[in-house]
Amino acid sequence: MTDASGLAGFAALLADRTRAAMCLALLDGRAWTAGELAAHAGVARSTATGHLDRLIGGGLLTEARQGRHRYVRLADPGVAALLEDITARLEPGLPPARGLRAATADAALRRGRTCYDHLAGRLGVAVTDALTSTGRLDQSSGFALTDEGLTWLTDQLGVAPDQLRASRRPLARACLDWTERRPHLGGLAGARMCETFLTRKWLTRIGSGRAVRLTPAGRTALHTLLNLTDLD
Amino acid sequence: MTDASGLAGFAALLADRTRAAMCLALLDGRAWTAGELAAHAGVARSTATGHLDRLIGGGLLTEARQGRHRYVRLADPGVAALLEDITARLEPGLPPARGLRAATADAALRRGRTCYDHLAGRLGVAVTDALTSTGRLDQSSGFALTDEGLTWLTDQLGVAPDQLRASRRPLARACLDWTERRPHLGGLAGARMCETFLTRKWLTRIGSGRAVRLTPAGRTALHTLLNLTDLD
DNA sequence: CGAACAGTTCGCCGGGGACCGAAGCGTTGC
DNA sequence: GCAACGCTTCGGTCCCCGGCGAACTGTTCG
Repeated sequence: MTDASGLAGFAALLADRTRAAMCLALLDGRAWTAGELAAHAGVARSTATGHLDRLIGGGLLTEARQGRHRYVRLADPGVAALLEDITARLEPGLPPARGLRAATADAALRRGRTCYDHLAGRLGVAVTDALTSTGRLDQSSGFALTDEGLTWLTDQLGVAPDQLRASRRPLARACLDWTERRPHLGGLAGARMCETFLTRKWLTRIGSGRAVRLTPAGRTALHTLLNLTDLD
Repeated sequence: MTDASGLAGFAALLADRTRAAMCLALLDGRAWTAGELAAHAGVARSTATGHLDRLIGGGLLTEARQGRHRYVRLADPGVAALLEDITARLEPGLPPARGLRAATADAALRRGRTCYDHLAGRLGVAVTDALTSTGRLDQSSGFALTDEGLTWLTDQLGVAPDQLRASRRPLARACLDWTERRPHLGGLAGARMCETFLTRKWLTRIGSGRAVRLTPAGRTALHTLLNLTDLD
């Protein structure tokens, strides 16, 4: 017989209103920061820290630390499925599937999302790879924009040169993607590029979150500018 | 968004070691009495009462009161499936399916089980119907064994006549089955009949519980004695 | 009727855990 | 360098809830 303590301990993870709210929020498949979850659940950040520790320790969530941020997401699609199974029992069954099915949301997120302020996910990695293979980004010694890269940003994308002025923030920075496990372009250039993609409606945000979707126009533009194809 | 309180409240039902032990015990598909569950979980009966109230109120269990007993079982196969999904997450996944899959156990239980000391479930109802259609049981005015019924018990089944002596316990009694929702034969005659079936190895108990299974010999015997067929 | 038994109600106790605010730490950005 | 920011650690408070036993209700059985 399965240990009753194990079941009870697992259930206890969800048996708190705050932790439940956090898990339900994460059901959208996105990674949230600890502060966002605290605000969403309506508790102090210090309280959220403890809850996240428990949820991660219990295997429901995983974390990815980047800088001063603590990104948290559901540990695996199985957790999402379990949560949806439970919530499906709670509602009289009216809506068959609420919002994005987690696997779908997860895939959408893997495809494309913003990381802080630049492009990440499979899309971000693909763009980074294309920039590299076309000689606009040099990954041989860290991450560095080449002269061609700078020209491309200003002339092709129309980024104002003073928007790329050197500052404390590096122009190009490698940011490790936690789903693709490969670096993508961060830093000032990554932010400006992402900004441009959004304002030109090459990308649209899915819902209120970090997930983004390539528009038909965006698909065409990336094919023209970077010879990128096969973007889902 | 689904209400976090709802999820938390539901999870809280399982977030207690005692309640978890009760639910896991009930995963065998059988109905247990409150006292049995209290002993199994190692708590006082008064404590068990409160837990069962909560589990029933939360929709995880259903109860069927009979006399001084409170029979409790999982509310529906969905609950069993949910419990198995959760426990499957907890164990590293070694055994693919632990014991009887709940749906199977549920079906086995529906097919045949003992109710207190007599035969119930689909099998009990089928036997009762057969006794009625062959003129051995009269359901027109309550439940009463006919003379043919008495003779059948003593001559065909070999029940000693003094084992059927009138006492405070009625000879034949209608007992409402809570899965089939139809009456089956209880009372002294029901108990003696069930006893005989078991000693003659027409029935065997499945595991340590109340579920019973018809043996090949039993199938043959019931076909001969009552013209009963199709007992899966 | 009275004894045995299953279950419930009630009052009480003790511990775990959810919460906050203040202080501290490391990162980011000017 | 300093300020802002995200997060964590630490003490302290409060309350919920699981546990028990004793007394009570209702059923079974001789």
